Amino acid sequence: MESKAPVLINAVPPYGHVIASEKWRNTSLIQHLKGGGVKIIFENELGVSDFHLPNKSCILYISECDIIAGNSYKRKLVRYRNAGSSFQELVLVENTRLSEQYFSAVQKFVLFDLGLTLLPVSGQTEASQLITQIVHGESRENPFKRRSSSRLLDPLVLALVQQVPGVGRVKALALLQHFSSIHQLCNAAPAELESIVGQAAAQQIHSFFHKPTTADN
DNA sequence: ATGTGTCTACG
DNA sequence: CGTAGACACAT
Repeated sequence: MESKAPVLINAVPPYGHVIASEKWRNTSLIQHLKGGGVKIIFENELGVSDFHLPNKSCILYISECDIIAGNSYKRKLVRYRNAGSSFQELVLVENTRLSEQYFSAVQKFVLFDLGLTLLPVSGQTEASQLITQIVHGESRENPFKRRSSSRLLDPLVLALVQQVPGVGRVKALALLQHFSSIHQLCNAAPAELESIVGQAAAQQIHSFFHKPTTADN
């Protein structure tokens, strides 16, 4: 399956602008962006991604509806990742009262299985603030446009690793110092894990990753 | 922040 | 094999 619009998929918006997929027209997120002084260019051939940002990052937005409705967001994520754009691929995920029970499963999938960078937001308003900040370059130290998917020193990854049974603060830190990517951690041989966290935890970690299904429904 | 049970490392 | 300390996890 060849993509039919490769040029647009790699389109970089001018400074101060965001390229948004048509379907976002008349949403509160767009209204907030305009309110924040961000110019919007609508485009219907963006591919799977929802937004393109001037700093060569793109965004896929997973709403609480996507999450609750179930499985289709995973397909979207996979296509997003396989699009193989030259952009820094970000994933914004709504973490709300309704979606919070599924949030860690989404986290697990996005980070561990796909190796993408996940940014939790409470809703479209917070998402718009985040995007505005990136567009205006207000934060010098953007954890995103760096290579935060491989530099996994961010607190989110640390928290996620600690969700693995038998892994707490100390072992999570030790693991992240030893492995330079999430995938290395997932595919690590039990023996290698054992040298870091000991035998019992190593077995638990290995089980956690090479377990029945990656999807816990 | 503290307590309790479990694991790791070492004598 | 038994103990002391480190650790995860719940309170």
